[in-house]
Amino acid sequence: MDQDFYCLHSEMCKTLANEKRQRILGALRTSELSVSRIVEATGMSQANASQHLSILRSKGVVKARREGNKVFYSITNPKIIQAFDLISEVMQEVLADQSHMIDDVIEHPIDPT
Amino acid sequence: MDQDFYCLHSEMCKTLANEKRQRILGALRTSELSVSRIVEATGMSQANASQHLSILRSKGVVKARREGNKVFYSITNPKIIQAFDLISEVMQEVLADQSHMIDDVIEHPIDPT
DNA sequence: TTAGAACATTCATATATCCTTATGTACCCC
DNA sequence: GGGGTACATAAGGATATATGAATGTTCTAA
Repeated sequence: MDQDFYCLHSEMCKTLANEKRQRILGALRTSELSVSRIVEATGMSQANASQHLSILRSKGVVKARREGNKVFYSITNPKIIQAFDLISEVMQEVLADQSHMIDDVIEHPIDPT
Repeated sequence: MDQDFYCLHSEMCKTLANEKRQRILGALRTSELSVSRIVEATGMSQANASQHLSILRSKGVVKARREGNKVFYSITNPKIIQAFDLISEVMQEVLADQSHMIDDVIEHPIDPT
């Protein structure tokens, strides 16, 4: 495994690992949207949305297209959606496992002696 | 989409979005390992490895099993490896696209007028 | 029960990230 | 050109994250 690999990999993850940026990607998963639409869909401030879009763009996750007054953003690579969904599955399975573990503890309390 | 969904999702991503933790997951992808083996494989300090393992464990990404003196860690869900690899692919494709874009700029410089 | 190995935790500090406010730039229409 | 809309960027202070050093804990073996 290449020296920089984990660093690059974690950079990509870090880009995706933010609630606001996830909301943006969630909004963009079906179609491209203008910034003002993204602001509407996500409920964040315009400045904040632009900042996150700038980060996503600089990491190659989304691309921008100007059309007159507006700028339309879209996801560059459909695998980003796949990765997003796969992590959703992992998250749900992990949560399910954790609640089973809690059930076990409730039904079979750990003896502290 | 649930209110907390993006928050949970970004929490999971944040857990994965760290170079050291990625190294640990990379070391664990084929088999479980004791902490000392993980320390060897990743080159980080014992305390730091324990700290990151604690984070991974608290988020349900890895699980621990004590055997006498040692504690063996393993990845809880094989989909975590899938997600890891998928993000690798995304990363490589994004990097490839970016270098094409740089080529384009070199071959067809943007006219500043 | 003491020594030592393997691992976990705490604390303090450095660094990075995030968001708000304010300001700047690009485009359209009159 | 002037004004308005859409978007981008900069500066700042608040919050979160990462790391090393020091200290605890758990187990084994003698």
